[in-house]
Order: sequence, then C-alpha cells, then structure tokens
Amino acid sequence: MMEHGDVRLLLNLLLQGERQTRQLMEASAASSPAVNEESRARLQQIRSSLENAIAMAKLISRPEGTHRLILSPVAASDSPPPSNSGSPRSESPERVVKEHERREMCKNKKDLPKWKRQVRVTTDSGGLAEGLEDGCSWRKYGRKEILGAVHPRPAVTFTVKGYYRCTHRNTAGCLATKQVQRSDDDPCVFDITYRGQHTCLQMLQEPPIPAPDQLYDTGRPRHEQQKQTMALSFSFPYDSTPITGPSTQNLILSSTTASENSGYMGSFPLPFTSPATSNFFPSQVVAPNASESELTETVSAAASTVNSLNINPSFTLNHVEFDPVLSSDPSNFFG
DNA sequence: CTGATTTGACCGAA
DNA sequence: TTCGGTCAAATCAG
Repeated sequence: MMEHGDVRLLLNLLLQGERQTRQLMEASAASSPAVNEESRARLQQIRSSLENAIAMAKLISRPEGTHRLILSPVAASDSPPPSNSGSPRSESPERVVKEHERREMCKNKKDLPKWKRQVRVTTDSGGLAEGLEDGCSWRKYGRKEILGAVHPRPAVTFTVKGYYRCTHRNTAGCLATKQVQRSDDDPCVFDITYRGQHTCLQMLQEPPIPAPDQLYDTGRPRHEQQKQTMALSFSFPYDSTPITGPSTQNLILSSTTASENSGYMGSFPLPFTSPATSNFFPSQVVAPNASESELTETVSAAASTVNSLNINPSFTLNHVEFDPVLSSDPSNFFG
C-alpha cells in the first residue's frame, strides 16, 4: 500500500502539473489563432484529468480515506445473510456493500469528466465496426428506451440507448463508461457520451507490467518505485478512471471537474503519452439504411471490439513526470 | 467453459 | 410518479 508520504509527493507532482497546464491554457488563449480549438480542448481535458487526480490524491492522503465507507455498513452483523425473499437483490453483507458503493458512485458520477462525440455512419458495408471503435474495450451492461427522441421511427417517440462500461472495470477498477444513442437530428449520426476516463490505460502500448515481485526491485528509492505501481494500489472501489482521449472530431466537452471529495481518480489523457491520438477515432463506415436492430448490433459489436488489445492495467506514473514537457512548447504535446 | 449480451427489475434523482 | 441508469440472472456465442 502506498505510504502517506508518497501520496503527498504525488500530490505535489499533480499540483505542479495542473499549474503548468493552466499556464499553457492561459498562454494559448492569449495567442488566439496560433493554438487551435482542438489543442485547447485537449489541454482542457488534461487539466480536468489532473484536477481529478489531485482530488483523488487528496482523498487518499487523508487517513480516514474512503475505505471506511466500504466497511462500515457490514460491521454490525455476525448473522448469516438472510436467505428469505428469494429476490436476487435481497440483503446480504456483500449486497449491502455493493449497494453502498453504488450509491456513492451515483453521488460521484456527476463529478466525472464527461464529453460527447458524434459519429457519422456512412455507406460502406465492408468496414462495419471499425468506425465506432474508439480504441477501448467496452462491455455492454444495459440498454434502455429513451423517451422524447424520434427514432427509431418518426412515429415512435423513443430511441434505444446502449450503456457500456470498460471491460476492465473489475480487474483494473476502471470506471469509464459510455452511452451510445442515435442522434435525433440525423439517423446516420450516433451520439456517444463518455463519462470518466480509463484507469486501465488500455489504449496505450505500454511496456509489460512487471511481475509483483519485481515491483520493488529496481534499486531506486521505494517512493520512486511506487510511482510506477500506483494504479494497482488504487484499485479500490472509489478510485478510478482515466485515459480515454477525447475524440479529435466532433468533440463536445462538457467537462466537469471532480469535487474535493468525489473520490474520483483522474488521470492523464493521451497527449502525454501517445502520438497516435488521432487514430483512435476514425470516421464512420456503417450502412445508414440498416435497420435499427442492425445498427444496434453494429454499435454493440463496435463497442465490444478491441478486446484483443494488449491491455496494460498498470497506471504507470513515469508518464507523469511533468516538468520538462509541460514547461516547454505546447506543440511538444500535440505535434 | 468462459466471456459477452440480453432483459426485466431495481434504485435514485427530478 | 416518472424516467434514466445500473444490476444481475439467464442466455448466447466462440
């Protein structure tokens, strides 16, 4: 487990990064056309993630942390879980804990960074799922008919919304989710709303994760070594998040920042680490005249692809050595 | 067999 | 009370 002093160190690094990012944003605002909107949007995303990370670090640095929130509801009872009712949602210690986590997550959800992108479906039967891929592996966990929208047919006033979460939610504690819904304005367009960012760093080609027994075997001071294993240490229920770079096309940032006590772990979007950002959101290639069910299938398939990616759930903080990069030309990020 | 999807029920927010 | 979002058992697919 990360030691308190290490968290303070991390917090200082994060604060430094946030400060430098803010300065970059101010500089870019002053130089108007010199820095395009996309770069500004990315900067905003970086800053948002940093703020989230700071919030999480502050949370962890408090001795009373979030762990107590998890444990308190169960502590009272020694009796076996009631097996009455037969309902799958009947009370049991595990369920009480999960329910508590769920409520906490509901509270925190509005603090998660959120952005939208629109995906246009074009005619190309050959490339189906590719267009809707975003480089992440998603798992569908629900679907809902949403009122007030005109699709699938003009006569019907609802549309179907699909809910997806990161495949690595359980293994890496990644709370990133997205919702896919057909646009009201254009049946060929899908609105995709992302919430939270990936902690699993699944889109990045990272070096292999060191085996657990290698984690502290570098000869470096322990606090430095722990930087590299932070994501693993963060995998309790209130941690989370990071790393889905927002789309470079049709990006709609409605970014919110984590509140002081959100328990949300922000992280560092792609510009820090990957030169291939623009490849994550290719244009669309799905037949526009496909039936609703076909399109749903398409979206579903696209959303669940990329499972073959070489996933590295580690949140390697060696990407967070801000100083040399952030203090220099912004083009270093986005070039 | 394992992992992903479907789908009805549940829950909190408005 | 309604509605959006999530859960989890059942089912499907590779």
